[in-house]
Amino acid sequence: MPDSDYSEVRKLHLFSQMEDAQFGALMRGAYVQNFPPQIELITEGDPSDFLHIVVSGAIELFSSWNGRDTSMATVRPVSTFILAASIKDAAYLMSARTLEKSRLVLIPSQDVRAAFEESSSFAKAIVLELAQCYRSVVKNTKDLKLRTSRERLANYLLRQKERSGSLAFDLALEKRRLASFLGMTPENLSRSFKGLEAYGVKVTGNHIVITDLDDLTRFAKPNPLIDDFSV
Amino acid sequence: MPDSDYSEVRKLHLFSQMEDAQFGALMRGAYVQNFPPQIELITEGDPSDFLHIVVSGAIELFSSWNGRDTSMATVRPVSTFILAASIKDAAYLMSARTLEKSRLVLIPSQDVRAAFEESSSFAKAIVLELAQCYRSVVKNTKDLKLRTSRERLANYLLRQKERSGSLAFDLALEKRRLASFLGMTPENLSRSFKGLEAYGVKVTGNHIVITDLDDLTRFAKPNPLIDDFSV
DNA sequence: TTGCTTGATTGACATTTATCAAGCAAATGG
DNA sequence: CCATTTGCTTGATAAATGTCAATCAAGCAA
Repeated sequence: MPDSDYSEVRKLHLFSQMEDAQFGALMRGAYVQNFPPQIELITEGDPSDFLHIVVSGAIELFSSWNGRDTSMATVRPVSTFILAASIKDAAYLMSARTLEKSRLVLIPSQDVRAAFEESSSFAKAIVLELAQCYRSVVKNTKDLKLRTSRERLANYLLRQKERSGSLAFDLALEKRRLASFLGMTPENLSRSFKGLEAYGVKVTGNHIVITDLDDLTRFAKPNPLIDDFSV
Repeated sequence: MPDSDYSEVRKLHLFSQMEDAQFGALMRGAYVQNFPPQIELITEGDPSDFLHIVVSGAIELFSSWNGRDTSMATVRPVSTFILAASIKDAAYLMSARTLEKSRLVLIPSQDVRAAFEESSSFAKAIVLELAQCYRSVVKNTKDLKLRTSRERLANYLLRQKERSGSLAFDLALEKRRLASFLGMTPENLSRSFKGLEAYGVKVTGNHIVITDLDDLTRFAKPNPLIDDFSV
């Protein structure tokens, strides 16, 4: 594995406290691979052979049922995904595809489980990571159940504003994927953007400008127990 | 703490592999308390002072935002709840209230974190528990995003049928709570039940009889990656 | 028993969201 | 450059879901 990948992965919370020997062992069994865009990496229901780490590019996690499908999350570098399935040695609950050309590190799940048995610092890191993931999904459920689609969009925009640190930013996702992630159709997203113009949101293609933050905030009513993914 | 509570708690996956000394220490710092029905035990946003264990009764986890609220889960004996917040030393994401007269064991969160630092068998048990919780919430999200409310109800009934092992069973929840849990209004639940009559569901008060399992299954299209909470 | 409360149901109606079809505009490939 | 594709938007309409008000039924208390 190239040194740059090695050190990028090493910096992740999940691995940063791990003993050198254990981390080295994990990495020796790992594969590094580049994938073109729109490749399905994982199909839900399959056994979880690898813990995945995105080193560059972007991955969409999605799920399907009865001919419908929905975007569950977008994973950006550098992060792991589908840790819970690897640990439990259970089937993947979500499928994954590359959105762009992406570079991944794949660690065999059985190596992850072995390291988890042997390294208590790794086990502790996993606990914190899973607790974080769990809380993120709970927040997402609250977002879905307590808010209308327009409110979800408004709060999504405020979160993106925080991430970018600016009132003007570009959407990180295609609109149709954003629509699916927020649990609505592209048509409805388009109309929701229209509806938010009245609260100071200007949309030009992918570019968003929040012209009246107070007004948008009054409408969106953001709440750290739903919108703050660091807590 | 009474012996019967002690041994009930000891049997939980979370504690069963723990060293005697560590478990004893945890329990020495724990409180046992009885609560009447409809008591709010936890308010979302508060710091997580205790890991809760229901020994008897039933607890509802719920969340609120902007004057609306929604039922997130019902916790029945013997299980823990709000583990992730205790471990992360973060605010509760959900509120909790007793549905019935309930008996709880409360373990100070800092004791839980200390035990997690000291006992690698406890840390491992926590990993498996959190992975399970995470996957349950992901399944719930898929249920919400991929299905209509009537489909969610149909699949809920099939899951209850599995749990009870019989085609006839009683709802474990008041209908208005079930409605909220499934993400719909009581009125809509009532109409959804009506709609399922055509697929062989007979409702008399709290009592459900599935008269045509094949027909209901054809409509509900249950899927282990959404409906099987053991996987 | 009677009256009261609570939860469930029903009907009428409003709102939200999805669907379908058409049009538009930017990006892509010859 | 044009033609084509792709994704986005718009309008018309339909379906799903929520709201409000009234009613009903069961359980509970005086």
